[in-house]
Amino acid sequence: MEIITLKRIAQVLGLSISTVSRALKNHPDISAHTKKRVHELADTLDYEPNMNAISLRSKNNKVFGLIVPTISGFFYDSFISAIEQECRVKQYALMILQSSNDVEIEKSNIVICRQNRVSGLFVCLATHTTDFSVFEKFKGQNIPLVFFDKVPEASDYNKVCIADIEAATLAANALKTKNKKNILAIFGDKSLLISKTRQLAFADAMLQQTDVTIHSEYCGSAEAAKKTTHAYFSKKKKPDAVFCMSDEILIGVMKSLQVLNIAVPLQTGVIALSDGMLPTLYNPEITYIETSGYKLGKLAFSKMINCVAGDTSTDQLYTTSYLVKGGSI
Amino acid sequence: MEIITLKRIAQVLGLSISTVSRALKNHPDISAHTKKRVHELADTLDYEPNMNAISLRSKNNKVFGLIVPTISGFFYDSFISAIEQECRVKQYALMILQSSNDVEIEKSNIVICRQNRVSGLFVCLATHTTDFSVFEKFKGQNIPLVFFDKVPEASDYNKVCIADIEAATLAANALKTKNKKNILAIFGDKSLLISKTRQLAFADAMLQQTDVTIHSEYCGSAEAAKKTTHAYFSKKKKPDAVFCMSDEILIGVMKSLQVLNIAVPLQTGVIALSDGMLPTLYNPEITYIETSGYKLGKLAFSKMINCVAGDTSTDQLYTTSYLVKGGSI
DNA sequence: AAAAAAGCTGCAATCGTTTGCACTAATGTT
DNA sequence: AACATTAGTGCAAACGATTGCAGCTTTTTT
Repeated sequence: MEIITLKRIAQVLGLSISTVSRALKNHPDISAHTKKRVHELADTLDYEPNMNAISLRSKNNKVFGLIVPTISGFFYDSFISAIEQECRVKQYALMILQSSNDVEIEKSNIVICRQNRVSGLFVCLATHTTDFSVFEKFKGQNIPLVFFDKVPEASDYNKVCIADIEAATLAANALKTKNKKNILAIFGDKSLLISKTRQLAFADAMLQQTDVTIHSEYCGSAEAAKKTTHAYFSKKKKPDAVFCMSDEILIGVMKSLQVLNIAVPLQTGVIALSDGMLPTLYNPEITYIETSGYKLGKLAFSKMINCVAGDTSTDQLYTTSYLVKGGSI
Repeated sequence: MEIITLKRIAQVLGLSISTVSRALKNHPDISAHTKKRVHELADTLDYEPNMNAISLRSKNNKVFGLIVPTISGFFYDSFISAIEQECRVKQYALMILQSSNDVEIEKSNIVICRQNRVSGLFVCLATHTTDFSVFEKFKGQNIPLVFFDKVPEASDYNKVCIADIEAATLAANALKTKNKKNILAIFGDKSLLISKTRQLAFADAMLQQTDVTIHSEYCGSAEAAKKTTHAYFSKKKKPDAVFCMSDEILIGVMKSLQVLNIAVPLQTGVIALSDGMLPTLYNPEITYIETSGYKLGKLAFSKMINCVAGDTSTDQLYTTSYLVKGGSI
């Protein structure tokens, strides 16, 4: 089957390519009669404009790039889902790449995005990214860059984040209300800003009460969280509550509590920051602070759209969180 | 910051664009000396070839499209993850679109893929897709098409699927081994081929034993599965096992059993077809037949790569499944 | 009736890259 | 010394779409 181009339509109708092009765009120069003929033929032949040609000519590729450590999981998939929805509405295509949390792969993914001349890039950094020179290149060429979740510390980048401080504080307050005194608090990889921020905020809110003990631990995986939990609950003096910074940690914690047969909330309370899907699977459902990837995606996209529309400010935006009561504390 | 093109490099070195192009590709016509000069300058200026121009010129866009009902979930996200990994290895970019299981959105997504001149398309159909004319167009233009998971019934398409019959049979055999006699079997949306196939295979394998009762139900969501389970376990004669066709159904079933406080596996057994993540969250872990989205992705990609390399056969491929023992039956 | 304006349409350059062909200069062959 | 070969390079067209400008009719103005 032949691929239909403007040239072909022009041939059939005995018009020039430029006339056909203008007719399809309803340019005022073209007569109504010609427009009608062109539109009708384009419809019957099912003309599909070649985006490569359009992008090349206009230097404006309607494609956004998105780099994420991994697509699967409870948070990123919903983030991506949100971005994709918005993209379709705004007629953008989305190019998704996984870094597998590997700095080298991340770099090569960025090259792919650059070569494809994306109009903007969403990035969730790998844990150990230190070289930001690639990103400077985007800035130099005014290609909007929106970091999310795992973001650089420097202030001259757009960043959209969960309101870490607010969320951690909400969790701390919920635990204080229930009068918890001996808390195991598990955070993500220690080198991540997000872990540090949440730890500080949580400890800060919690320690406004003087007689509270917090055991802060950092775990890079569900498995690590499981082991850590196991260690604490094997002691004679067991924590009376566990705080989980993320879904991944919640998985490890719950697994360990189940194995040790520790009743929630009777023997220990559990609270997590979560996208919301996972906590409802347990019984009782886990009380959590909603940290929605979906909402974050919508927020990131709106910033991106502003940027391509000319907004040159760089700012740090936050989604708001709230407490969802389960029966786990 | 200026965008570097072949033209620019040619200017700087006093060469023609064609020489620069050939030098970068190590064309034998070009002298070693010139090649060295070109490569060095390209490196220092960080030349990044414009994929739009290359695609336009070569009519070969190194991009695959992927259409899926939803990115988030336990199955598709791991499928996508596998595809993305392979794409990077083979230097393809991936354009991901969600249909939200809506036929109209699916259609518009396909248009986006066509306009972007993707080199191949992975499709998981929406539940109610009936119009296949768009897909015929791909075939007419020799653009490879690989359906996965939810595939058309017609035989002249490439399809990669979970080995539904094998998987359902494995589950049935596991239940027979445990001597289950009164089984609630919950499948997905009734209009899906996948539901029908699994139901038939399951019933078939199960009913080789004469004294078994199977209650087959079709549920389009976790919520529906929860309600159905609730209904069956509110009766005086409760099922002694539940078969779940998918993760989504497992969620609903487990929720209901938890609420009704029915002990697994003491009061009823549970077995599921699953990607493997979800079953391990419960306690005891759920026994399941592994139906891996990741594996399916690898399989789909290998067929796709064969197709772009010239393979014109259309065939239906299956991943193999196996039993993973938890403690739920 | 001549000049100006308006209405349509086409020419040709452009975006960045690739590639068949032609060209020049140097080397090899007789 | 005349000719053929080879190495190295450049010209120009092509991919498909857009757009400033020029050109040609037709209509309006004076």
